[in-house]
Amino acid sequence: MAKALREPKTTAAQATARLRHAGLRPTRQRVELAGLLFQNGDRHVTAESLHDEVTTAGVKVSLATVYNTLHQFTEAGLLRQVIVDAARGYFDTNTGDHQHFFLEKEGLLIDIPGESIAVAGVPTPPAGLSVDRVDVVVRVRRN
Amino acid sequence: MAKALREPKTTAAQATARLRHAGLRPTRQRVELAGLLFQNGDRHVTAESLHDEVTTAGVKVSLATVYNTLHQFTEAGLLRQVIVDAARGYFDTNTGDHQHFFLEKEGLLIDIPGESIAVAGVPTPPAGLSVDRVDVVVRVRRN
DNA sequence: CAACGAATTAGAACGATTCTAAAGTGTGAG
DNA sequence: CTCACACTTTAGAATCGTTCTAATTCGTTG
Ligand SMILES: [Mn+2]
Ligand SMILES: [Mn+2]
Ligand SMILES: [Zn+2]
Ligand SMILES: [Zn+2]
Repeated sequence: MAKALREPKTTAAQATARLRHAGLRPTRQRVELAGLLFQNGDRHVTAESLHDEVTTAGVKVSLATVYNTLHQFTEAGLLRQVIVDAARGYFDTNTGDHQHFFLEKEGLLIDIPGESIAVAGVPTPPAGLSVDRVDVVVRVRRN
Repeated sequence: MAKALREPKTTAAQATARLRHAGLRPTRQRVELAGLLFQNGDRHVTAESLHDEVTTAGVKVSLATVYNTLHQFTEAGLLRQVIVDAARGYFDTNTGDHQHFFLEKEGLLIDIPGESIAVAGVPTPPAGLSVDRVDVVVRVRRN
């Protein structure tokens, strides 16, 4: 019972600790969003999908704050952006080295572990340029 | 001199032939745009960059027509789209198998020949999905 | 040289994202 | 514990790339 009482607090406490550690004030909105983003495994969200989710959960957060928060989390290294669609930006809670399957039709991203994929033969970039990262997007469709 | 006189016509004639071959009516606008796109080597354009270019060349074409034309050329297999930036769509006159360096800061795309790059270890997609294409984007920055 | 369907266009509309500026909130100095 | 103040949130406007609409213009074919 002590446990049952403590559990709801745990997610918020973890989120708060994570925010403090990242140098971000643990506001009500940021704690809620961090809770949704980080409490269960890796996730891929858009600003709108996360806003819908937090709203559905009964928490009032403006869309502008969702955008602000996603960008702040990204700057803080808690998220990374994934560019797969010209019309919509995705944010990824998995900041490690990995790649993606992308199901265009449904806007669905699926992780591919970084170790499993190898890109060979990338030429030396033109003079004056250096490689920042190599992104692989495996575009898939339903059979 | 016969040659000098014939040259300006050649580009338009080639563009017209290309359009007819693709089943597209060779309108003044499409001939102009095809001329700019296909007369010299491979190119990467955005709707806006191509519109600026055609406008600067003194030809009056609306931005809507540039969009329409880019999409029609893409459907006809004369162009392909490249997704590297969440805010802007690129079109590529190189429709063959190849990948890209992308210089985010300047919106510059540079081709990497398809044969030079190999992506190994792409897992079998989740059940019910099949691979459509594999895109590699090497993001680079100025030193 | 019509006549007709196809193409172009200006401008409105749209969807995603960013900005503005005003009101609200977390926090640390006292 | 309080409160001042910087930081944050917010509604709504603005912006940006792109698409749509509906009216005009043009290319083709008979
Ligand atoms: Mn957009
Ligand atoms: Mn866009
Ligand atoms: Zn991922
Ligand atoms: Zn290319």
